[in-house]
Amino acid sequence: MIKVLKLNVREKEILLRSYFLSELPSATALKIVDHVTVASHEARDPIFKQGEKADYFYTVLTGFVRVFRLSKDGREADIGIYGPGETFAEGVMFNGGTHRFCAQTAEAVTLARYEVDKLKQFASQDPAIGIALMASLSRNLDQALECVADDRLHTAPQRVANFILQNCPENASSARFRLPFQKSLLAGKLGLAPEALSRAFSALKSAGVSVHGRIIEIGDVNALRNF
Amino acid sequence: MIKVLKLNVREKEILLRSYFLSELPSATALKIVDHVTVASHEARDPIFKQGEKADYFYTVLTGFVRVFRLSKDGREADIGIYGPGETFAEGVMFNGGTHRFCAQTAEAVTLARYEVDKLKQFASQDPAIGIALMASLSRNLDQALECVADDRLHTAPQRVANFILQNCPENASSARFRLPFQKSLLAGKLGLAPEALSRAFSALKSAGVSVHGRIIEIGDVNALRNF
DNA sequence: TGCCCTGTTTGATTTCGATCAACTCCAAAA
DNA sequence: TTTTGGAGTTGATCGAAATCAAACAGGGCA
Repeated sequence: MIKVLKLNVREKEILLRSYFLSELPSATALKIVDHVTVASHEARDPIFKQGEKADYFYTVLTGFVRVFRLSKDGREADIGIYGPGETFAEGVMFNGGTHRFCAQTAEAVTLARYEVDKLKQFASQDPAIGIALMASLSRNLDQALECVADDRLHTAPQRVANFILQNCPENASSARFRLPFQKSLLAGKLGLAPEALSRAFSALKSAGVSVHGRIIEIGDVNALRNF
Repeated sequence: MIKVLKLNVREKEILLRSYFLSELPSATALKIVDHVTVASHEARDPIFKQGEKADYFYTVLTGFVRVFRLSKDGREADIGIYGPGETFAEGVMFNGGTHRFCAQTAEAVTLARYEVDKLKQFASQDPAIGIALMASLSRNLDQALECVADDRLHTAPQRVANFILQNCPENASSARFRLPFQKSLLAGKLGLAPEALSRAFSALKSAGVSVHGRIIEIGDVNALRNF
């Protein structure tokens, strides 16, 4: 793992456009950015482990991060995949300062790190910062609840269909996009074994979905909606 | 549904001890309490429905509330059960003002209602209020993530065992407690059909758990931990 | 060009929990 | 006391996805 002390210009741009900081007036955002450190990780690097003391929370600058629970018997369950502009582990600011989950890079990743103590201090001085943090927490909370509901209500092909639809532009009748990460990562995100994801894609052929490597083509978006 | 305009003394006590308000200095908490309204609901009353405009979020004073997603084909998936002192739907302060889920009372319930606009205003003036809200969001986020992980890693009997353990005092070798709500509600909370919960309880007999109505007795807490 | 290595797919089997149906239990009402 | 209805249990069956195993594809590299 290599740490970079200063943000470069491009990274600063990404960060200012992230869900968290974009909520803030630019002067405030810049003040926070001044205290950010950058960490660059290799693929498959651990970022933190459950049980560890939590000194930072993070916004992804480039690449994808996998957050998961490790069970006693060594199995892993993903609870979230985070990409550029997304913030994760902000929860540690309020849960006793210990990570409850593990995080690992899926590929080469650069992260912006916020010091928990520093941000607490900022938040106690400027209400806007607290509000931006709340917006981020709230976003992640909604996603988590959505995930529980999706897991409990839908079959594997339906969940895959949902995921595909989230990546289609509204009001398009057909669409095509490229998966931003490995299929095995998507499988984990959807709570599936890789084999089940593969079979789900096959099942969606009948709904006009074709897959070539990471390219996904949707013939009839509306047909997919009521799969 | 009957609305009560003023909190009585006992309700005020409960509210001040809730997870949300107990984070605040008492002067601040009292100021917020002044703006709270109380709603009392019959059993099975809808509190709000997904898609509705969200004017309030809530803290439970007495009783239990079920929050769930309603699917297109009419099935329901619980995403949380909230009891006295717990706050739900705070997410609506930041997600566009629309409820993403349904909420319904499980029994007769009294709720404290916070007006979203009012609370936003308070939070923008006093950083401590934002921080208390964040603590509440963070608590609910952790619970949701925990739930995803639990669903994905554990079988029905294991999830039931986890639930039971959460209701046992630490360091006790044996324990006994009373379910605070119907078994069918617990089943939903754990993402199970009622039949599956029943069978899970039977499976736990071999681990020293016996169930009589709502009374649950655990012979050997440690045995249950590595079930 | 051929050979790994890794990620993905396909096939066969098993397991878990949903579903449907019948039955028990109990408490409240008549 | 009997009746009735809801909650919970038990049994039988079915289906979805995990698991295990093997084949397959494609990119990087010798």
